[in-house]
Amino acid sequence: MRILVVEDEPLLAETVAQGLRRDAHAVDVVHDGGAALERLDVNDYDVVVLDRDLPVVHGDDVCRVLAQRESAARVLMLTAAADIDDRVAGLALGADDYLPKPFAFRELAARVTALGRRARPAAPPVLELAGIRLDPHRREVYRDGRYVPLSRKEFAVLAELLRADGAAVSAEQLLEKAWDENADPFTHTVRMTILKLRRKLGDPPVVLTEPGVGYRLA
Amino acid sequence: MRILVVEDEPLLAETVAQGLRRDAHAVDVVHDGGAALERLDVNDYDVVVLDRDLPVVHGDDVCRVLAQRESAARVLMLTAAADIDDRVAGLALGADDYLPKPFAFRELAARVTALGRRARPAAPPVLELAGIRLDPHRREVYRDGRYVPLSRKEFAVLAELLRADGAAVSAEQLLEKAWDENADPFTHTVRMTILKLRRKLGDPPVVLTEPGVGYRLA
DNA sequence: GAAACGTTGACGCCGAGTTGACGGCCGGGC
DNA sequence: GCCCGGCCGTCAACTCGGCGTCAACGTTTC
Repeated sequence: MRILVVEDEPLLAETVAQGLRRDAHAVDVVHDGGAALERLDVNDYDVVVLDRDLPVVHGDDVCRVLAQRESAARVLMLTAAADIDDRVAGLALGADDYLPKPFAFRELAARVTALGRRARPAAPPVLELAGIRLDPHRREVYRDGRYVPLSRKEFAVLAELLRADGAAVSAEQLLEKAWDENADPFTHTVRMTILKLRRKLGDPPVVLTEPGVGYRLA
Repeated sequence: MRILVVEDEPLLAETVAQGLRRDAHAVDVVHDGGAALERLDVNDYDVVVLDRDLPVVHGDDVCRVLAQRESAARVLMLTAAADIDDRVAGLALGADDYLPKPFAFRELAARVTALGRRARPAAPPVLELAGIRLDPHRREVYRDGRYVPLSRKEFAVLAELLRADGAAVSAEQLLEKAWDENADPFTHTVRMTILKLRRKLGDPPVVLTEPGVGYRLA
């Protein structure tokens, strides 16, 4: 899942980003509202973790712009003041969820996962297809009931394939969703990850190649 | 679907073209407005992806000429400045849709598909005829409920036949719509693609030959 | 500091796309 | 009725880009 963290406090921003990366998400970080809008133009994020009190462009305004664009990205708003008024204000602006500071990181992670599920309408909490069971919350994968330990990248790629629900996903789309913006589109890291995934998932093969198009599950 | 990409930035142009080709479209690329007008004279495009800020002839002028010619080609305008004024100007000139730079590629692909659907009035998102079900978005084909894996060319040709809705389509028309301008009209690539299509689609035959005219579905 | 992980370069294979060749079918001309 | 020629289907061969894989290097993690 591709996530943008917008937070002007550098230490907090990095902490959140690292934690989300550990959950196998691809995370970009910016420190003000202007930069956030730029990134949101270029990349197709699933979730935006948005601090409310931002320099350059206020969090509320970022939220407003997103809502007006009918962006598919879900917004989790972070607010320093934890009172009810702010909560209502945030949701009215188009935020999808709201978390008062300070917060426990697991709380944030859980809400981000939940929002990611809502981005694809009616997606169940546990993805299941072709004998593969993937639990985003526990970060676990089972093949025909057998536990399969996966690395972060492998997990992220498999999760994207499962979200596509059997449709083909191009290497570029996988790069977009499972890698952050530093990824180099001209290399073959995706191929390698697919290779390792196939090995760990065992026989019979479930990750199929659609030549000239991408990969899909079956 | 036949698409013309007009963009003076070479890297961006190629990126867009490649992505659209992966969606089984036939894509030509030119880098200035003059060349665009030449191509539009010669070929029958379904969609034109048109950068606004072009050398030789400005994108606005290309758009004007197209509108005045009552061309069937739909125009997706790309604009650097994302403000409302430009949007209004673009649509007033006859552009059918408008996308501010920078943009995420999937966004562009989605809009191109939507415009292509509008070119044939009232075409549904999923094409279905004679037991063939073709989903352009997922790039999947089913014959009587059975999944049929197709290559890009095969998929493109079948999509054109389905768009014709049972009418005969000549080999020349197929070349025009499913191949880019490098295709050699004196060879028989179309025949070969039809041959493979027939094999993959199985019995009873659905792709019929209308002698002296072309091919049609039934 | 060791082990797991991610990335990169190199290499070989396979299949899609194309092309040339050939043969059957059909219609028209003599 | 016979021959000729165009149209079309099919087979085989070739080319080339995409893809899988091995090995090695740099990086992160515990």
